[in-house]
Amino acid sequence: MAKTKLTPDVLALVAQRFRALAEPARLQILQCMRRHEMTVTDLVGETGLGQANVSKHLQLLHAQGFVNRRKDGLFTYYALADQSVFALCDIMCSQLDSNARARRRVLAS
Amino acid sequence: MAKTKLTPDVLALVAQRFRALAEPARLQILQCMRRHEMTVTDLVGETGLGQANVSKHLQLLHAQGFVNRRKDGLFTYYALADQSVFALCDIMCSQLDSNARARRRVLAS
DNA sequence: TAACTACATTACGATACTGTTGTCGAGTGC
DNA sequence: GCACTCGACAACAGTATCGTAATGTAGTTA
Repeated sequence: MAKTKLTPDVLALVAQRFRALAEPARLQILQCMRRHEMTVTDLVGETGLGQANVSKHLQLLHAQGFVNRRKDGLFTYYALADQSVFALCDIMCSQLDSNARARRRVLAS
Repeated sequence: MAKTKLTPDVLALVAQRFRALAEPARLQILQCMRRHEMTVTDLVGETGLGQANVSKHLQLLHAQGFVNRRKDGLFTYYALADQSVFALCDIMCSQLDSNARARRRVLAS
């Protein structure tokens, strides 16, 4: 699995993508779009974040290709570009689980 | 796939783990440990990073459970705790590919 | 014991990022 | 035209992060 060698350039790009997900606010936004596309105002309402803040996070997610944009009249609809975000989160969560278990085991001994 | 609801606490933890990978230097370090465990000095030599810098990155990766530590005499050996890091990178890379392809398609049209 | 090596830790300057406020352009409806 | 809403953008303060230099701490060797 995976390449045997990654150039610094690719490494930087990958890191940049990880950084896009390294923010609870952005993960929350992505989670809100799980089922269907949403407008900025929708997301502001669901997340409790500020409008400018949500807009900026969406710009970043869009620049990194995590979400697609669709303008319709006054509204801008954002939707997940790819369900693989959740695959990533799943891996992270299972790692969290095993870490927690390992830690509990250490504490118990 | 995945839970239907993630609490803010879990979201913060997941984000924290993504952040650990959101740094080219740390990805480079992880890549160096791909095949076998390595000492700090080994990693300094292979990556070209400073000693204190490598040490700090390793502390972070260890705190997040990405690497294991083993002390032997004067040396500290670090090893990957989990191969799933590469699964994460693979997903990121394939997303990079499709993004690049999509961008090329847009430019071509 | 003294000198040396490997690694961790601290302190610090430079930079990047987050969230907010204020503002502006675009589209809608009266 | 006028008022309103949606969303993007710029500027700003506060905070976090990176890399480095200096120092500290074990463990090893002479």
